[in-house]
Amino acid sequence: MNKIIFHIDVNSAFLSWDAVDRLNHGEKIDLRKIPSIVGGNPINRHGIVLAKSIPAKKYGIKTAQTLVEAYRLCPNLVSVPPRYHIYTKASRAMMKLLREYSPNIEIYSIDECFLDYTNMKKLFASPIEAAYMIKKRLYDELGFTVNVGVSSNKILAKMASDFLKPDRVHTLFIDEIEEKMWPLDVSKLFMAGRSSVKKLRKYGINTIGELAKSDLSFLKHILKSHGELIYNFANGIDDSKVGDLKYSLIKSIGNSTTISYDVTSEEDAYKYLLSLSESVGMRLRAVEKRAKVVVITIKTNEFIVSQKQKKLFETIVSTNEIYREAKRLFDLLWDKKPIRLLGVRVVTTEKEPFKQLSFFENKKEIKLEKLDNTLDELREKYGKDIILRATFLRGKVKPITGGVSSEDDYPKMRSQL
DNA sequence: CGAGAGGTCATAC
DNA sequence: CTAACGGTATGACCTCTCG
Repeated sequence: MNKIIFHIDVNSAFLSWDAVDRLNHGEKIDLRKIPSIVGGNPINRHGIVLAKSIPAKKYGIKTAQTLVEAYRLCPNLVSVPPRYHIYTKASRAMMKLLREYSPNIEIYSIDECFLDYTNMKKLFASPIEAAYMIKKRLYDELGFTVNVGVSSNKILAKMASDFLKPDRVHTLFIDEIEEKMWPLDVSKLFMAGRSSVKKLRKYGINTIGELAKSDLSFLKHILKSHGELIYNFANGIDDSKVGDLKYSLIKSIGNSTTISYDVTSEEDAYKYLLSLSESVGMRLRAVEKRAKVVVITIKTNEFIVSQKQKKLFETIVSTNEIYREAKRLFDLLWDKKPIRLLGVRVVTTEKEPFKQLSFFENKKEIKLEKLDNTLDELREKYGKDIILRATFLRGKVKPITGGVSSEDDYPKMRSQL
């Protein structure tokens, strides 16, 4: 039985949402109509483009470019700082509206989702009518435009929503693949990234059509299993289901931050590790999981990234335990080169249904967990700034490190939406 | 030789 | 008037080690 799948994608999400909020607060200028971006702060070395308006795009400005490059391309560019709270709210409102059209929704990122319309055909309008209705309602009620891709599976719906923007509905059914998708450059294909594309071009594969018609065993030879994946995608083959639980389980939680200066002292590095451990720990506890592996990342001022990880003998959950492991790994990994970025990540495990008894379970650990739970509750109730560890009383390091992401981002924030 | 640990790479948004 | 390069998650795969 043929399915009907929608992929809904907000046009210039962060920028649109920021623009709408500004208009709602009486601002006269619509950021969407001028060359503008949502951008980080270069002073903190976070200076990249997170989202761009369509006029800005016409200057050649691209997501993830540095602000310096962006200004070079368009000297009168307007840049506004990101406001994640607003984007999260807008996203929630969108997903809520979309749920009226089908209970089967997969939130893919903060501004994108898949919707299985298959069983709704009889209840509501035809798929195309429904797609236009969704688009119109989002604009009328929430003030921003989206692209809707309509097809019989997820990959094709996703490819379709990427066609001409903004404010469009596109179909890409099986019989349209040859005409609409195969002429496109191979880099436009979902999952064909820089490295794969480079290899494909080397062998004269430049369009999606050429990829679709090339030899599968050869692709597997040069790209391993990824070759088969993109071969299938190029042929419109994808049997994954909307909202497949496989993809919604949280497998790891991490935090990393580019620091506004190069860290050269152990003391400073430790403070950042504690701050990162705190935010990771809070999130870990919020989803009621425990950690079985701790990973740390160091990026040097020369952009060289290295990681070190340790599988733990016992699962852990408190900030202090995460910090302890992070610090240990740091001491093993750090070669004293100036540090630009530090990261802490934990691989999660399901919380044990009942308390596991162990030789090593001691009063101190239970105390730590109690302390963390109390801190989490206080912060939940009164805000993150209500309490902080004494280490952070003086100095420039924030007690909790928050994430910064681009509009295309937020894979793991799904659960919060 | 197979399993597990650790490390790197690629990809997405 | 123009500012120097993000953050998070996942999976594949390679290598090493150990029994």
